[in-house]
Amino acid sequence: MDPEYRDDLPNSRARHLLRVLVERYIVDGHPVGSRTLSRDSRLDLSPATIRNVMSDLEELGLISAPHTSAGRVPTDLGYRLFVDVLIKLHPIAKTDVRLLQKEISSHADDGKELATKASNMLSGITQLAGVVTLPRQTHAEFRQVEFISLSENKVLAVVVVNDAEVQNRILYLDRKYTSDELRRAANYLNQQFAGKEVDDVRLQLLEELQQTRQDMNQLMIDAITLAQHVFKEEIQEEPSYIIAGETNLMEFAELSNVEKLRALFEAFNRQRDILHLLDQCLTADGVQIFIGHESGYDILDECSIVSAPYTDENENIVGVVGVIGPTRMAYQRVIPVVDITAKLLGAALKTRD
Amino acid sequence: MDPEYRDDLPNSRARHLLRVLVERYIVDGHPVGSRTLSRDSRLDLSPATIRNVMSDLEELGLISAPHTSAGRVPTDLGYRLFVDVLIKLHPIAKTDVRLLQKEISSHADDGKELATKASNMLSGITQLAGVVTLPRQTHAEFRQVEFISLSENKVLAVVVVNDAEVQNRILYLDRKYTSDELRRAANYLNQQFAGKEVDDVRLQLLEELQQTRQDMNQLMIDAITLAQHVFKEEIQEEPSYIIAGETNLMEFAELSNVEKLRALFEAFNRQRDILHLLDQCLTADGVQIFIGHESGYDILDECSIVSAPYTDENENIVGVVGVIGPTRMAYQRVIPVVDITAKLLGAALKTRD
DNA sequence: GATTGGCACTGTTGAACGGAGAGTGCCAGA
DNA sequence: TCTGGCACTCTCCGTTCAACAGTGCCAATC
Repeated sequence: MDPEYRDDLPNSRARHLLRVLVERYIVDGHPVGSRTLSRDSRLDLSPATIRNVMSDLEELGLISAPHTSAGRVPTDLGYRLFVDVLIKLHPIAKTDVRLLQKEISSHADDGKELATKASNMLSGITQLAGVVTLPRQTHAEFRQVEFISLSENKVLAVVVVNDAEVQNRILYLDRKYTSDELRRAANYLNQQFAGKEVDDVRLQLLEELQQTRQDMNQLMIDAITLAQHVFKEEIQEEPSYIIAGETNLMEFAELSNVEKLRALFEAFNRQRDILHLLDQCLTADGVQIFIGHESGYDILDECSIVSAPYTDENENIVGVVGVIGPTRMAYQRVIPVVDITAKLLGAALKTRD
Repeated sequence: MDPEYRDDLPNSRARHLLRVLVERYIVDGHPVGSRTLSRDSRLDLSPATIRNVMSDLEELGLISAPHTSAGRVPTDLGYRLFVDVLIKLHPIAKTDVRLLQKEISSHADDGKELATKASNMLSGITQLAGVVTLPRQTHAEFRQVEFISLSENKVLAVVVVNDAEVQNRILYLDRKYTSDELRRAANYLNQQFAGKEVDDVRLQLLEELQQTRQDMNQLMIDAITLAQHVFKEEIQEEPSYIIAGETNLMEFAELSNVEKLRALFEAFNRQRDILHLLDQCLTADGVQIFIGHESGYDILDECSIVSAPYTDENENIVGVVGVIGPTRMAYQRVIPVVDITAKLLGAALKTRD
């Protein structure tokens, strides 16, 4: 939380030059030399002077030279200083905002669909890979359960949660239940638990199981036995984030190493690491950025992640939107896009019925 | 169906040499010259003789030289002749068979899960990309429907098809139905249609709608109105095939062209083209192979597809398993693997309860 | 007539070389 | 503190050259 560069913040001229250097490097990807920087900076300084400043910046670990006689490129730390204090964010193109609004606010019913759209939009606008985690259920209000007998000992439980979210679960039971038993058990459970938080339901079930069964009639025993199966544990969603436009990453020279690309794509498929990383963004408040090694994952060495959490109707953080691209990405453009996407996605979640 | 090479099938010596050439090229990827071929063929012929034969084979369009003074590589047509008549299939390693059996026969309940496993196994064993289409529902027997009231005009319909397959559908209706109305409508439909094919149900519903409504009571009207919504059209499955191990393809030199790889990966994401191609394999009987241009898709120029259909308990073809890789793949090994995977997957579908 | 060795020819590959260009560090002077 | 000058160091790119692999053709042989 106390970045290294704090110890020895460069003076304002050096900062200005660092900013110009980073901006320049972001657009054309070549190491930038003193001559170019002298021209770009509009400071009326000779290349020789610039060289001295660059030497200082290198000393501070903010830029580095790929080899003796090339220009300089920003280090991870240099990018960090850039995004933290130097950056001048670009306002988003009107057309992009409209596009985002149109896509994300339409079809506002399904969380997964919304996340997919957001991810696609991000990848399309930034030309990087978009990542959006599925909205987490913070409060899950149990509404209704129905049991449908499938065969001998197999019963389908349909659980309605939060108005419109439905989960199916097949229960394998130790004896056959008549459809009448099933109907009555469902009725009992619906009367008893409708409107409560799923977590509370689970707790209460445990309690009832602890109690002596003496004062229970068969109906209650049936109902609780069935409910136990239903609420055993959270149903596992398969893919927990939506990635779009991974192929955009193939364009970037810095990732052209096939071995590297392959590792990256495999990481996307494996989900685990990326998800863990995104989880860390859940706590942050606004846009959060991991640059290069900061992520802690070797595969993402030369990648940055720009992310922002989004919230549900109660302002609880329920997920993260973001993009993954090479460290040399257009942060000025990407950051506002990620920011607004998170906000639009949040808004869409709030207004869905 | 009458390949061009039929016109002028090379004699047995030439065939033998073609086979050796293809086999050799498959293993090390370098164009093979007369000297190498002379050694490999065990025919006790001098390179000069071999050269004459190779010249003939080139004339026939079965092999070609990348440039004047390199060896020869098989053309698409050459591969075709190879897989059609020259190939000597390698028996599958015992360990691989066991692996396949173990993976595919366990957890035999869900079609999607089975397809995923098969795809993963294929990609793992062949080191290529595995593709498996989801098992198509040929006969869908309606078993049961339940309605659950969600809010004002929103009703959740749960349809059980074929024993264990469950589909949820949210109906937006023009008036509120009481839970009693819903229960009775469900009962009516279950009595009326349980055990029938979904297609028949749809037809019969249409018929009943045609009839004058005079002799209908309110119950029937309700039931049929609801059922109309439920059976309006097939519920669309999202991804219709499972691809695994795409990243394996990055290894191959012939696909190292980043632009090409990108196009290929995008085709996988787009699904459409690949799916259309796989559909063509549904009609074939055994293993079917598309080599290079034969697929008709430019993106798959330098790729081959080896596929085999798999069947359900009534021996109806319900899907396709296959692999996608560079034309230079080890057909001898891949073909039997695809073949047996299709059979095991079919067997697994038959024995699931 | 099929097969073979010999030979000239052709294209690829990789290493070595050299000049042009870009950029740096350092120094002395304003 | 800033600047111009200068020597130095890399990279990049085109050229050249030799080694190599393979071909096609031809005349000799079985």
